[in-house]
Amino acid sequence: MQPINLFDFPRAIVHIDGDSFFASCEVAKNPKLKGKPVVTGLERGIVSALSYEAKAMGVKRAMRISEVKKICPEAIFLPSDYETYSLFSMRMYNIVRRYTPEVEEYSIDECFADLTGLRRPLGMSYEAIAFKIKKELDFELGITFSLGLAPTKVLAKIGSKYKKPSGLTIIKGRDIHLYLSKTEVGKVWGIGPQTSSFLNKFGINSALQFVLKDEQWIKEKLTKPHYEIWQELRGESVYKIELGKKNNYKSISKTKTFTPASNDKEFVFSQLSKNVENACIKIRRHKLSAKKIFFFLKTQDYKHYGVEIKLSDATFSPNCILNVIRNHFEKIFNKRELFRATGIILSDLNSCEIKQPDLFGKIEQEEKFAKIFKGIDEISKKYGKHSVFLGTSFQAMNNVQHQNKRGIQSERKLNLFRGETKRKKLYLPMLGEVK
DNA sequence: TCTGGGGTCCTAGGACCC
DNA sequence: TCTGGGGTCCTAGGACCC
Repeated sequence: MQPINLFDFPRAIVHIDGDSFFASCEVAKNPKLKGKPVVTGLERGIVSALSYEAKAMGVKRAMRISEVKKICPEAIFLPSDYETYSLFSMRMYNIVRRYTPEVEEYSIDECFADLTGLRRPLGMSYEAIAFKIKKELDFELGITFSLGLAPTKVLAKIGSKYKKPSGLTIIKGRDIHLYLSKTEVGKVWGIGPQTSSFLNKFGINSALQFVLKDEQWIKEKLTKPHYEIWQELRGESVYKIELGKKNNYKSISKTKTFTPASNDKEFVFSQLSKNVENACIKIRRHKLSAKKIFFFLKTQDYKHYGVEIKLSDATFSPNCILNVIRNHFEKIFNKRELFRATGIILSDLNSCEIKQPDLFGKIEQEEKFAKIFKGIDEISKKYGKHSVFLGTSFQAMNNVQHQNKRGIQSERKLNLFRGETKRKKLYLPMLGEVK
């Protein structure tokens, strides 16, 4: 057992978190919304972000928009505008980079920065630097941020959550225990519901009780990530700031739930087909191709049926993937079950610009598809997403189930709601035979 | 949070090899 | 052939995060 020594190599890590980021961006974009309950996520029908005014009315994340309308009819509902949010996000990173190049772009609304060693060159205390960063962020972006300054990333995360919105919490080495005693163990970054209920069984409820357990116990009962969190909470920095853009995807997925649940085989397959098309649009946008695919069906009672398939050649074309999937789909599908969602995960991703020629002219075929899909991507750019889609996606694109008039009604609602013009959509039969 | 969507990482255990 | 020990690689599935 080692004594806790919090004063070895103290680092100064700051965690910066945008308050109700998406909703705040909307308000910054349109100041008339200031002071109003703003909710984003309209296009999905679920709340993805909400302003503090909306929170005060009892609105919560992931709530259905229809629910929100009941409890807060005056709320303003907006579709997500990721272009704008990413722009604000980049401006946030750049402001922090004025102080240090060691900035980790953790997510669209959060970043970490290492301020260690900046006191002398800047002639300021760490607190003063953090305060100045906050002031510039708040002022220049018109959004408030919450900051935590601490010796480690996990503690800095606790700090930024400690006082919200618009807080700046400084956790000094000697005060760590004060903050940990007021933090539930399950609220610690990296400790989820499974681990926290396990810890509760041993009488560990606060982060302080967790930290006071001895090293041996932690190593025996828990896994490596939890041991690292334990160290970080004691003030020993083990997580480094990760530099560089987070552009290298390891997987790309598309999932969609539909209501009502269905046992119409072609309808369910068309849902899957649509997801495959969307996933492929995304991997093409990132100039990638996939060698491994996993697709799944979710039943109404939340059972999962999934199949993983390794392809002999990497691809970015939906028809190729759908051809491979079709047989497996037939095996998994069962008319006696009602399905509520389908999904596709593409992985083993590689840049699709590097090609190895092979014996069977498959590369040649891929190139043909490359041309076709390049054309399709162009058309979509000009005339809107899904101006062209595969025949197998037809039902999903039009939200029609066989002999289901309500489905057709909801299609009209959907078009109205998106303000679409009555543009003719072109759909392609399976492209398999294209020469 | 009774279940929306998009990700990452870790671990145990099997397959295979020497 | 059923008996040692050890290493690597892969996969399935769990847990967690925003």
